[in-house]
Amino acid sequence: MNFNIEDFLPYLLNRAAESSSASFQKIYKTKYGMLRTEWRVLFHLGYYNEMTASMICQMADLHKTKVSRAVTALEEKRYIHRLWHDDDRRFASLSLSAQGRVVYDDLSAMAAQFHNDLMGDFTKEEQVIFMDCLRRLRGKKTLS
Amino acid sequence: MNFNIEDFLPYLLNRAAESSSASFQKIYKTKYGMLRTEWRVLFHLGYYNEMTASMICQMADLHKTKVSRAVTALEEKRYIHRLWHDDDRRFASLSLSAQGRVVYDDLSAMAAQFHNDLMGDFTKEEQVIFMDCLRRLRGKKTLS
DNA sequence: CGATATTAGTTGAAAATGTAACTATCAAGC
DNA sequence: GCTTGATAGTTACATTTTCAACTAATATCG
Repeated sequence: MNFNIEDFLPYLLNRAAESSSASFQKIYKTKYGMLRTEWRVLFHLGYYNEMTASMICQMADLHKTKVSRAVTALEEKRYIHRLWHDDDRRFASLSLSAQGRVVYDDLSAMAAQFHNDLMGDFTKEEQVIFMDCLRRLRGKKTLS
Repeated sequence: MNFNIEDFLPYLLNRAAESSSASFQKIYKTKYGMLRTEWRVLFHLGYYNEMTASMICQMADLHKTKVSRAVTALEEKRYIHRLWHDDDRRFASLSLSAQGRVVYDDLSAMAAQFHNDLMGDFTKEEQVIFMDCLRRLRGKKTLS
């Protein structure tokens, strides 16, 4: 049960996550003035086209207050539209504006490039196993 | 260059990191009232016995203000001692108090258990490749 | 129909973080 | 020794996040 600090998985994962996010974060921050949560909401909308805030909460594992504030901020930047449902007026459909689509296209292209750069260090086999492990961990919610 | 949202590495890493940290975080938070930064500082001191704040900054990749505040908080909880150097009075050696050592022993044993539970889902081969990929990513600082 | 419970989303206050400016100490060059 | 520049660490302030309480709309059950 000897505890090896450098290999403690949550710690190692957090550091790898921070390290891999750092340079991409600069891009959406300086170029478009977005926070990480805003970028997350934006790319969900860009990818899935139309979602409610609570769908984003679920899919992106974000708290509703975070999403609510990100949506407000993106609306103020005119990157998204919000359309309240007529049949159930608690819901709003969120979708990208034309301008938001331009931003999404730009950032997602860079993201893909960025992703490939990061993965490029690994062999094909490593990539498959690595991604698989990450997906399995992401799913785990609790233990013991 | 098609951008696949679920597999975007920084996003996937962040979610796996969050997911893997969540339940352990509850332990040090509820049992000992510590923040994540405090836990990081604590386990560095438990593991390396004696460090200055700036050594912790470097090793743990934490900003000096975060460490400064964590050190203050840990000192208030009587988990660590701070000893200012006589030869260079800008430095202070940080080390665990007896009480801090008890806390560290408790938490690091749980951490090891926790780590093993998480890794237990993977085959030996997956474990090796997965950890190796994470270590290599952690090292990367910037690109392009 | 009316009371109660849920659900979607917002808001306000407190806690935590990030940034930059600060103090204090030491080092180097003259 | 004195100026200038670095380094260790702290503090102040603005931004972000978290938590709990809130509004408003719908659903459920008598």
